[in-house]
Amino acid sequence: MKKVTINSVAQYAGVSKKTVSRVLNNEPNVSPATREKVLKVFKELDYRPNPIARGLARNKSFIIGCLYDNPSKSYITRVQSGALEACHKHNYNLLIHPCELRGEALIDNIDQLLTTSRLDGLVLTPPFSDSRELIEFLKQKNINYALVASAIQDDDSISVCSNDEQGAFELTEHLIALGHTDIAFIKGHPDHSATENRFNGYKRALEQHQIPLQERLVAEGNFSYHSGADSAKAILDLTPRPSAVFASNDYMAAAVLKLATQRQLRVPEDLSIAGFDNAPIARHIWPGLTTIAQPVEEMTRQAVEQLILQISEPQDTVYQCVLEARLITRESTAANH
Amino acid sequence: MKKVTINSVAQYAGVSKKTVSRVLNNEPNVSPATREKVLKVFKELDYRPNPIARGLARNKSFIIGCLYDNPSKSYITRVQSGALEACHKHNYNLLIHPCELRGEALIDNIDQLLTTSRLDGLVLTPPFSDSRELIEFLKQKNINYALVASAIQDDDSISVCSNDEQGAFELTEHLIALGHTDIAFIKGHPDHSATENRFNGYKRALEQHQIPLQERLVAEGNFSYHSGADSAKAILDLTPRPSAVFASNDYMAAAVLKLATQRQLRVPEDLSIAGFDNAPIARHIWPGLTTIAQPVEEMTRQAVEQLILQISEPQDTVYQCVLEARLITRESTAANH
DNA sequence: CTGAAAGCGCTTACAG
DNA sequence: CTGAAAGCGCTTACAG
Repeated sequence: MKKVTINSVAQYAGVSKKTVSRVLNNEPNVSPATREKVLKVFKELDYRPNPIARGLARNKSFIIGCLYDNPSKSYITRVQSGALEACHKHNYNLLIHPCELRGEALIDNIDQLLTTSRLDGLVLTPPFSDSRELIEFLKQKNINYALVASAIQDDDSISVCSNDEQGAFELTEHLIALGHTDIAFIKGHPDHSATENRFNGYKRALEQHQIPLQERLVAEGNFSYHSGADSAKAILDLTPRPSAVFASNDYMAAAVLKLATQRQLRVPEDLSIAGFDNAPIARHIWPGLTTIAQPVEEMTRQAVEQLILQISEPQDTVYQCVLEARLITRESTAANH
Repeated sequence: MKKVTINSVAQYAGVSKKTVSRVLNNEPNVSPATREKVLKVFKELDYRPNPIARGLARNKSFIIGCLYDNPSKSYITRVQSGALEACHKHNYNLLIHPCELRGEALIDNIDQLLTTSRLDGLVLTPPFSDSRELIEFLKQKNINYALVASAIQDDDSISVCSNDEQGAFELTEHLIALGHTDIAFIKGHPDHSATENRFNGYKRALEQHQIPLQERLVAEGNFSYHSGADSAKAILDLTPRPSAVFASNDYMAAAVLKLATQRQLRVPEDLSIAGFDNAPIARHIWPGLTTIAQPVEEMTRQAVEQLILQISEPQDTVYQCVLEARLITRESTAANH
C-alpha cells in the first residue's frame, strides 16, 4: 500500500491540494459540496496528514515539553497524565524533560532543548514554575509556557495552582481540634513555593488558636523520604516530644511513621502524623496517613489546555486559576491524651 | 536574531548546502579542509539543524514511542528514565503512550498512534511485550520495536529481560533457609509473563527442597496494591496460617504488611513477608521489605539503545540479553519459630 | 571531492 | 469559492 498524501487526496477528489488543505484545517471559503466530497475521500483513503510536513510548513512541532525535577514518582506520573490528556485532545504530543533546577547551566539546558526539539510550548512544574530566571528567559525568547503550582504573581503567565496555604491551615486546625498543641512541622525544599505556603498555613492556624509557634518543633526537609527520615530523628529525639507531626508531604510523613514504629511508638495513640499530597503511599501504609489531596492531574490538564489555546490563538488576558485542596483524614491522627 | 539554517551556513562558509549536509551527517567525500571550515561556521553561527525538516526529507521523526500499562508508578518512572537516557544519547525524543492492553481495539489505537505521530520505533514494556498479537502487527507493518521484560522467544525481536524465575527461586530459597515451609504466594497479573516466571521460580525452589506445593497457599493477584489487599485477607484467614508470604511485587507485599499490622501480627516474628521489584515502597515502610531488585532502567536503556541502532542501520542478528536480578534482604523476613 | 536540481508533504501569500 | 506558485529546511539521486 502506498502512502496517502495531500496529493493523492486532491487527485482522487478532483480538487487542488490547497482546497484539501482548507478542509483539513477547517478554513472557510469552501463550498459545502466540495467540503463534503473531500471529507468523504479522507475516509475512503484513510488519510492522516503528516504532522512533520505540517510542522515544517508552519514552523510548529505540535510538541509540548514538560519540565520536572521532583523526588516524588507519583507526582510526576500524575503530572504526566494530566498533561497527556490535554495534549491528546488537541493532537499534540508531550515530551518529558526531567532536569535539575540547581544543575549547572539550567538556562543553557533549556535553550538546547528548545532549539533542538522545536517545542511549541513548555509546561513548568515545581520547582521550575517558581524560577523567575527561567520565566524571564522564556519571555525574552518568546516561548509560550504555563505554570503549575507556582506562587509567582504575574499577569502574563498562564498559571494553575492549588490552595496550599489553606490546605495546610485546615490540616493544622484538624490537629488542633484533636487537642494537639505541640505540633512539629517538617518543611519542604526551599526552592518550592509550596514549602513556604504550607508553612504559612500551619503558622496561621496556630496563631488563630493562640498557640505560640515553637521554633524547636520546626525541621528543615526537602520533600525527599530521606530528608523526612533525618527530620524524624531530630523531632522524635526532642524532650518533651511533640504529640503530633505535620510533614509537608507524604513521603516525609511516611519516614516519620517508619521511625516512630521502629521506636515502638504507637501511631496515632502516642503520636499523630499527617502529610500532604495524598500520594499513593498515604494509603498503602498502616496506619493510613491523614493528608491534603491536591488536584495535580487537573492542575496540569488545565495548564496545558490553556497553553495550547495560547499557542493556537494568542489571548490578551491569560488564564489563572486556583483550585481547592481538600483534607483527607485517615488513621494516623487521633485525639491527644 | 534571524534563524540559522543550512542555507545561511552554506553561504557563510562559501560552500553548497549539500556539502554542509555532508559534514552534518558525517558523510565521507568531504576534504578535511572544507569539513574543518564548515564545522567552524557551525560553532560561530550556533547552528542547530531543524529536526523537523530533516524528518520530512528522510521520512523519519526521531521519536521513539514507549508503551506501558502498569499500576506501578515507580516502574513507569524507571522505564522512562532508562528510555530517555538512550534517546538523548542519540538525539531522539521519547513519546510516552500509556494505554490499556485489554482496552477495546488496542491494535487500532497503536495504528493511530503510529500514523499520527510517525514514530520511528516502539519500546514495549509488560504487558505489551508479551502480546503476540501486537508484535505480529508491528512486524507486518514493518515497524521497529524492542521488547522489555518479555518472555517471548523470537529470533527477530530485540529483547532485554531480567531473570525473574531465578530471582523468585533465590527469594524462595532464602525463606526456606530461614526455616519456612508454609510459604504463601501471591501471583501477579495473568497478562504479564513475569507472573508465570516468578511462580515457576517459587515452585522450583519448593521442589528442590522437597516441600510440597500447597494450592491453598497460592492467591491470584494482579500486581495492584488493591489485589494484594484482597489476597492478604484470604491468606491471613487461612488455618493453619502460613509463616511466610511471598508476593509477586512490592505493592502487593506492602498490602500484606498493612493487613498483618492491622491484625496485630508481628512482622517478621509472626509472619515473614517478601516482595519483588525493589520499588521505593519496599524501603519506605517498616519493616523494610526483603525483595528482588530488577535492573529496570538498564533493561529499558539497552532495549532503546538497540532499537535506535536497528533503526539507523538494520542488523542481521538482533540483540537479546538477560540481566541478573538480585536478592535484597531487609527486616521483613526472619527465621521461623 | 563538490554542487545544482528535485523532492519530502504540507502551508502561506497571492491571484483570479 | 478555488487554485498555481513558492517556500518551510533539510536529503536523495544524480552529474561532473
